[in-house]
Amino acid sequence: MPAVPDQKRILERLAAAGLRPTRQRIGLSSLLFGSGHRHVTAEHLHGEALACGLRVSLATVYNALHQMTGAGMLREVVVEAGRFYFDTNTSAHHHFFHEESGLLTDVPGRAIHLEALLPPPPPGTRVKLVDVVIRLEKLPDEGQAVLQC
Amino acid sequence: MPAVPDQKRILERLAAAGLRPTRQRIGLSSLLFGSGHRHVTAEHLHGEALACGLRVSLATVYNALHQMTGAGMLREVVVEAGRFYFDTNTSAHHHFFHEESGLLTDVPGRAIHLEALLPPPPPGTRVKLVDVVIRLEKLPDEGQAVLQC
DNA sequence: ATAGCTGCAAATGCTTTGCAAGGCC
DNA sequence: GGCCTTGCAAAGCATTTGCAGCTAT
Repeated sequence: MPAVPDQKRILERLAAAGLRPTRQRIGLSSLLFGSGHRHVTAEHLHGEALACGLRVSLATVYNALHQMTGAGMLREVVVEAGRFYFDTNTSAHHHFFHEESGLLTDVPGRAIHLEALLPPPPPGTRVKLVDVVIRLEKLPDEGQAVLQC
Repeated sequence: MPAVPDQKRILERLAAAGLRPTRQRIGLSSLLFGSGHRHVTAEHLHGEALACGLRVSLATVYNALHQMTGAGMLREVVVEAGRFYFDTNTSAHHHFFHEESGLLTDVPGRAIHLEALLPPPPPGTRVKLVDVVIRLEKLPDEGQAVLQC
């Protein structure tokens, strides 16, 4: 796998956002944008960074996440009162939220174009974003794959 | 307006939920279910109660809101990280959220049946709830009602 | 009478902020 | 060198909890 091109891509990304390529921001960006799309909380990312040997404070993680959100590199997703989730996929899409585990995942497939189905916004306002969160719960029973009619 | 029948309806509602009709719960229920559907935060409801002369602590407001949510009288809506909103309309419907003012309103008209449009949940899980929040922002300019083609 | 509620204040959990020290251009 | 960043610790905010006293049945 091309580790150096990844590094370069991350530096370019930060430069494009007008953020200085500090050790902390490079490390966090690597974790966030290293492979595929991710959904993280500040605390989770902080723990991951420490586990990888990146010395960074929680406050800096919060700062970085908000700066990146402001720069359009991340999108904030509201699924739980009292917790911030950040999504590396900034395009229009929907989410599954597993309430028991706190896991947030993208809904596969192209986003349904809800805008066409939804009523127009009240006068004097404009639609900024449509959030769709599908809240999931575990099925009560798992071991009866045969018994259904 | 029939003030006494309202009172009776509220007492019945509390009884059905298995909650004792205390002065605080009756007062809060009156504010919540007195007329039409409402969207409140704990703090907002607390302020309203105090303004109406109901002596109640914020902690009791929180307790009551959660008890009522558990009893199915209210539904919790997550629109902002760090704040709980409660909705007296527990049926399936969607929301407009005015980010600048913090105002939450129901989307008029019958809810779109998203379930039919959405992909199936991952194996081992079941859809508990589908939340649709349409985030609104004020239109930048307000004073050109005539200039539109 | 007794089980359940309430109020207060303290505690919690997540997030933000202030300021001195350090790092990038 | 100057300005942006970081880290730490303290502050902030919304919510929850513990416990003594009160209340509905």
